Amino acid sequence: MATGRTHRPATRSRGIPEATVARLPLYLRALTALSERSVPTVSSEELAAAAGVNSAKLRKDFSYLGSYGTRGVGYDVEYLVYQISRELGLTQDWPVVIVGIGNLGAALANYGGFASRGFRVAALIDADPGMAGKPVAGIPVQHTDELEKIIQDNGVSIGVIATPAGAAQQVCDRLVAAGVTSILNFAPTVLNVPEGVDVRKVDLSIELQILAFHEQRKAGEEAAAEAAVPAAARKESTDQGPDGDVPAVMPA
Amino acid sequence: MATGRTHRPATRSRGIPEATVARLPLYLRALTALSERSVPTVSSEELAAAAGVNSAKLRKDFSYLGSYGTRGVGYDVEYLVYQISRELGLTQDWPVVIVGIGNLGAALANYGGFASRGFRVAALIDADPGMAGKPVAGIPVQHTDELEKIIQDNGVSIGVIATPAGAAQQVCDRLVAAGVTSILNFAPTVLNVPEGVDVRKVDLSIELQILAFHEQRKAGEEAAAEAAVPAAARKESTDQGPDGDVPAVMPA
DNA sequence: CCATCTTTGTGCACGCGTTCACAAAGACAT
DNA sequence: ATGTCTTTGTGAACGCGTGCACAAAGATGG
Repeated sequence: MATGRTHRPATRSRGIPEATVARLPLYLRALTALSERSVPTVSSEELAAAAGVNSAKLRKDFSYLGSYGTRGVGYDVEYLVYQISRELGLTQDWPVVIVGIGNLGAALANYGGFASRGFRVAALIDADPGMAGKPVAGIPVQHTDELEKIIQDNGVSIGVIATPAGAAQQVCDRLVAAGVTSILNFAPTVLNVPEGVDVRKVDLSIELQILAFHEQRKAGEEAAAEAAVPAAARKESTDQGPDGDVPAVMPA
Repeated sequence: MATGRTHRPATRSRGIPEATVARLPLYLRALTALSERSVPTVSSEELAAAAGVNSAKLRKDFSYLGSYGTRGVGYDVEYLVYQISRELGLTQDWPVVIVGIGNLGAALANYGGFASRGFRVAALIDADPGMAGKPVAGIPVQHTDELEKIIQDNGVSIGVIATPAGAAQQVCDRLVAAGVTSILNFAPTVLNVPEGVDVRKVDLSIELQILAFHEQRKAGEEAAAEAAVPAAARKESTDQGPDGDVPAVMPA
């Protein structure tokens, strides 16, 4: 789900596939764990297992970065950690603002994974004047009025939106206008952004719905397969009684 | 197309592509909004715009569900809402347990998007005995010891893991052993599950790293493109001075 | 009843991502 | 040195997802 690829078709080695980029953080995490255990080298097979991917895929992914392995031995853990970090841009400091300090926003502010990888919470912003000044995760919340100034003063290019859905687009527009070019959106809305701005969305509700789909499919197959031998564990979850929200509309 | 179903061997849910399933919740959300505004019908073009996708893609997605549109008119909003809800399994009630009631777990418990679509928080579970009984989002937290009993008593098949990374696999194992077959994982770890169990992961850190990659790439292209005309807005974020964490390991 | 207009449903082609399978590269022992 | 053994790096085939472009289907108006 990359952005519009209207630019040049990646002339040279700079053509790292999006799918590969999405896996690099996974490798990095596994490698960091190995590094902390002072493991000097690792084979593609081992690392792939740790990252939960296919070893051939991992090797191909690494091949996009360069030939960093040694045949017959594997990959140097420390060196690979550095290469991936550099490729992901984690060797530099990324100031981040979080907008919308509700339950989720506060949780994000407290999340340790931020600081661990070059991401620094530059500011917490909320529209509620009552929140202003109140410290969350050791950082005083600032009012939305300050948004533009904060972004410009801190050179922020990454913004996190954790507001209610209704406010998300408006916040997004202001972030973009102030210079933010990457947005992580937790609000359940489709954000409209101009060319050149990246948006990634995290939507809890969608994830659950996808799980429900597969869950239903599993239940259906199971029921069809063992129609005469129902699972003993089943209590009363399969009853269609509480189907309160029935169609109310008939097919044409 | 007009010649009945001889075309597709798997008439039912069998043939719905994963990519399509992932978009159905998006369509559903847009349709629900239209429904609340009492809009009777919608064209693929309009709906696609609202959902942020290509209209041809949307039509193809819907074609997997069946021919629910009317040529020359569009799609009946209410009817489509029902069809997608049913396909996703949202016409039934899905009890969910959340394990790990820290900042994130509490935020999830308070998240309104849960209840809105057939998902019901059946229980909040935490390993800290001090949390037991304490109400979060109106639901008393229960101790991990109760996990198996809760799952069986409520017929829970979907579990949400919001524990620290170190505890995630253990919690996962217990959930699966107790009968959970779908897991939404917020812990930054690769979960190992047996065949037949679905896992979806939401990883804030990974999302940020992916954004950082693109951000870095954008900065690089920009710098290369206007090497002689640096953007005036740039403060001092591009200096490579603070590259404190240098390799420490050299390439072989 | 026919003509026209709108919008769906889909055949087709293309590109990306995944996986297999293997030759090449290097380590290591003799 | 030479041979063997391990593991990487990648060519090639395949499958999935996307988007175009258009014919068919139905609405609508005369």
